Amino acid sequence: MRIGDLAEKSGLSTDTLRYYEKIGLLPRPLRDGGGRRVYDATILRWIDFLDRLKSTGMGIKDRLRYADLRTKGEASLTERRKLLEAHRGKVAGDIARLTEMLDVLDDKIDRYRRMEAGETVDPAFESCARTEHGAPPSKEAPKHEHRPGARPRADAET
Amino acid sequence: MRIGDLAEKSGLSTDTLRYYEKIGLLPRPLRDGGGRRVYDATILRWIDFLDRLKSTGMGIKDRLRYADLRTKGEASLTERRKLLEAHRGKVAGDIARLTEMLDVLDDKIDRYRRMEAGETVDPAFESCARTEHGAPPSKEAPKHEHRPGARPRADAET
DNA sequence: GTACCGGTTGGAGTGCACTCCAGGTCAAGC
DNA sequence: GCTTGACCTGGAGTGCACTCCAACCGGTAC
Repeated sequence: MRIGDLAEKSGLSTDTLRYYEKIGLLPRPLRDGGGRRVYDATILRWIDFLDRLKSTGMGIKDRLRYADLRTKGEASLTERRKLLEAHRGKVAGDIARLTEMLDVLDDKIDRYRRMEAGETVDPAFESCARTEHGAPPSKEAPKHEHRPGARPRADAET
Repeated sequence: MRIGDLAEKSGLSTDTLRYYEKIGLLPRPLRDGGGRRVYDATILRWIDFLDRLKSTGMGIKDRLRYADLRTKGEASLTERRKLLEAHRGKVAGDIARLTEMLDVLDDKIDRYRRMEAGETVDPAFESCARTEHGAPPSKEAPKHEHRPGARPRADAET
């Protein structure tokens, strides 16, 4: 299989495949007589998994780290597991956040719909509120921290 | 409230707040005698919602579009709703993808753990394979079914 | 034998979303 | 009056993840 075929099968562009090889995400393939890359179909499994990691929010650095560990064989099992466990945690958190947002959106969409129908709708009461002013942001920006205790608050963001 | 206070309360940096104002995500605030921005606390609702949109994967362009519609008042209700509905679809899709990944990860983590314990584990047989784009949404993957030799897709990505 | 297609390389360019900086103003505290 | 610290502006710089490009090469079809 040459790079064009792999591109088609994997859904990545040839440029991206070469880029991934350059940074080390993909192993260096064999070359044919004319110096062209020749791939084994098994590479598709790996590309698929990489793609999954990416599409669930793992950045290139961590994917690179995982790829690097993978080349080290059995010795890296524990580290690889830990990396995946960390990612699992992130994914679970993302699911929680997204699920919460689904409610917020449904609420808001519903209110919009009622307003479009001419109904008088009380000021948005959900959704946009996250931090209750009591919790001090504690200086260090708690980046993507999610507060499960967030309560709805009167809201003027229509 | 001045920009420093708002930064602390919103979790955004003053630079980011000014940047958001520059591109139009935030309305231009009033200024005090010395030309400094003075904010009303209600802006926090809006920032919170923007932040939620962002953290659920809405890019700056769409947030900008929404912000722009918002300034147009009632006339833009329908368009705003459509935008949110589109985002809702995206969020629902993301949840599905992430949830699927959770299974993949659990499977893989489990196998790693067994391998670490010295168990002989059959070649990774799951996970990395996605529905090859030959079989469309045959989605119902046999989730937690332990298949001792089902598909011809033995996989070397350990 | 030449047109064409698909491949090769290194390097430059893109879009997003900030983040940082220089050089300045303003208000309050000592 | 002077220092300090928060704030102002415009613009440059950063990191990620590609994406595009020029210039070239090798194999096949006509």
